[in-house]
Amino acid sequence: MATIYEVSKLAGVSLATVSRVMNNNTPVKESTRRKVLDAMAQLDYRPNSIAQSLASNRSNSIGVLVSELHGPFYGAMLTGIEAEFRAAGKHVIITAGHSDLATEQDGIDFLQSRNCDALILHVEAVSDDYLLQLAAGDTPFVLLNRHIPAIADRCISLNNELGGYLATRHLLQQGHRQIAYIAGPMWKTDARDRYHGHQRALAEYQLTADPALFFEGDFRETGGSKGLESLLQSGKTFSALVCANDEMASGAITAARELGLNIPQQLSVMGYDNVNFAYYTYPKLSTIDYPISAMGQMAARWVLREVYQQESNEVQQLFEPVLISRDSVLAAT
Amino acid sequence: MATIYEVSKLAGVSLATVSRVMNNNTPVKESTRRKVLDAMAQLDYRPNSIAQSLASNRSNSIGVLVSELHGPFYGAMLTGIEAEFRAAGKHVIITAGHSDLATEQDGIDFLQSRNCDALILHVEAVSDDYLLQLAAGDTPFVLLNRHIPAIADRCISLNNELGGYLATRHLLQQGHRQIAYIAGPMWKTDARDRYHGHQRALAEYQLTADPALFFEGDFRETGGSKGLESLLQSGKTFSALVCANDEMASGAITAARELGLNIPQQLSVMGYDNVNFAYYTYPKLSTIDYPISAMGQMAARWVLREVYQQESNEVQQLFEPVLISRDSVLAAT
DNA sequence: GCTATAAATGAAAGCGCTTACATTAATACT
DNA sequence: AGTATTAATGTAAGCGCTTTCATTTATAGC
Repeated sequence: MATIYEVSKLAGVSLATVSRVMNNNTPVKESTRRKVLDAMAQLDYRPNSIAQSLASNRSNSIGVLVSELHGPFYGAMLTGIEAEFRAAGKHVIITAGHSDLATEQDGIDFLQSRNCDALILHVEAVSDDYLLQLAAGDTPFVLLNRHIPAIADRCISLNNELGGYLATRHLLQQGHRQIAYIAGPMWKTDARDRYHGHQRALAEYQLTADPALFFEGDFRETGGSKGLESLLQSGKTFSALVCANDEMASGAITAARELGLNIPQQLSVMGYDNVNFAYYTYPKLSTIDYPISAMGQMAARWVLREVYQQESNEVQQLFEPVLISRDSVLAAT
Repeated sequence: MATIYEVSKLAGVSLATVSRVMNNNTPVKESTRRKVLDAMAQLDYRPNSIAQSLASNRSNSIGVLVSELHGPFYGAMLTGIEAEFRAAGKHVIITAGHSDLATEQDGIDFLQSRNCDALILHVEAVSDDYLLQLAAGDTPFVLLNRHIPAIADRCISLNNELGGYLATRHLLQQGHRQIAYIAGPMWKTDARDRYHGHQRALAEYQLTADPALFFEGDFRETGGSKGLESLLQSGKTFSALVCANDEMASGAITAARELGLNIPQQLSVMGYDNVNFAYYTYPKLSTIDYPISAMGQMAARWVLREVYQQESNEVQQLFEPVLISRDSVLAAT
């Protein structure tokens, strides 16, 4: 594989001139440029981006750390990020932290060691302190789906509390008063915030959350189906169910059907996130829209503006959830 | 940020000795090793993996090129790959080719330029010739979901034709004789192979595929719903529908319901892939199991064995599809 | 104690590129 | 034609590590 040495020899110019042609950042006479480009083509020269990165302390790539690689939520997030960077001629290096402290730290170390120009971090386990320390370092980063006031300028987030509020308020407005709740893992901030919103909506109707109508799920379908079974065994009746994400809602609906419950006649169900298949469940799922793909796109634009000085990129940092009313909620009788 | 120079100075040893301690590949006296490790800890030394890669022509990472970052199929594939490497202490660099020729080539170039020790390629647009040329180069790679006889030892694939055959044969065994088909994009090999299997099953029952009962979809939900609408408008009656993947099956089922068709009483539906939510559709989707997560895991093991000499890894290269019979297929009346 | 051998460690030269500063060539003005 | 200025290009020294070959130190045997 040809190197810059061979190109410079064949073109009859210096290494610096070849480098100038590659990077196109300082003037090179047109005839000289032509000689260099011809030599590159003839040798099928491919710049070694490892050497470029060492020499320049740049890598022209962005590290992305997400919690998982599967699931519609992460798929949409990654797609939003990657599409924006692909249009800008950048590459992303993706790794997963699995909501585990050591794995998240290892992932960040890995991305930093690859000399990423910036990081987009969807992390849940590392502490605010850890991220503040990271912010004091040299690697620019933007947080997705997390808000830390001390570094608010680097956060792209959604008002999860408001989303939790809107979900439950919708059921209350439809006349439901006995509302069960299947939460995400409550050590996760967004799971807690959604539940707080649920509680706030209930309080507006002089209601309090009944612990017997609460189940802590895992954001997976099985969490939803197990959650519904557990709630039904509580002996308490409820006419509506809020699930803290669409995957658990989908699981709950399937379990309900197996138990002979008619959705939404006998049980109204709300989801959260508005992932792609929410439209294809039966009945079509009422949910809270969480524009994660757009948020991923904004994180990418933040990087393009802050790190690559592409000033035309406007960045929205705080997103609002929106009620999506479909067929899985019916007025209480 | 401390470099190997500062570590060697603080420890009072040479650069080579520090490097030997880092790589632990040649003998270092225990007392010397202790001095170096203490100096590293005191300086909070982090090796620069860019410099390591340039000097050693290794990167300790594997490049993964997939068609998409979203969707349950790709999520499962990536998860299978990443989990195996994470257990082995390796990192993956993931990029997407979007089934586009230029983007796939660019992605391969990107991963090669990052000095990946090996590549795992799920590519659809680049030609067999291109891959044969790549195989002649220096970068080891394994193909996922593609079989090229000349490099069969580097291919992990599924017998898609058999899967297409099993899907349609199941319906034929249930008495269906008028079977519609919603294909994937027919320029894709797996889409064609699945259809060929469909045709082979029909031929065993002295039937031929009716062009009016064929719709070329896009492997997306919308492809399924549009496909069903189109097929119904053909005027031809059919009692069963094969969709070339679960996402289109899910879309078709939703469209059927909107059109007042009862699944499976009035229309049996088969999917393909057995992605996670196939269990949660209503009715639960009969499908063909495509163990893409296990295949991803095998691709990872291939790399561990071939590139990192971890001989304990056994690698299965050819996978067989399996019929998963759930509730969306009923015997013909 | 001397000699031969083995172990441990150091010196130095890259790996492939970037870039600051120096040099040369080209151009403009008098 | 000479001089000053500007443009273009070359030289050389890293960037942070690895690794080959040389040197030094340690050990064993006589």
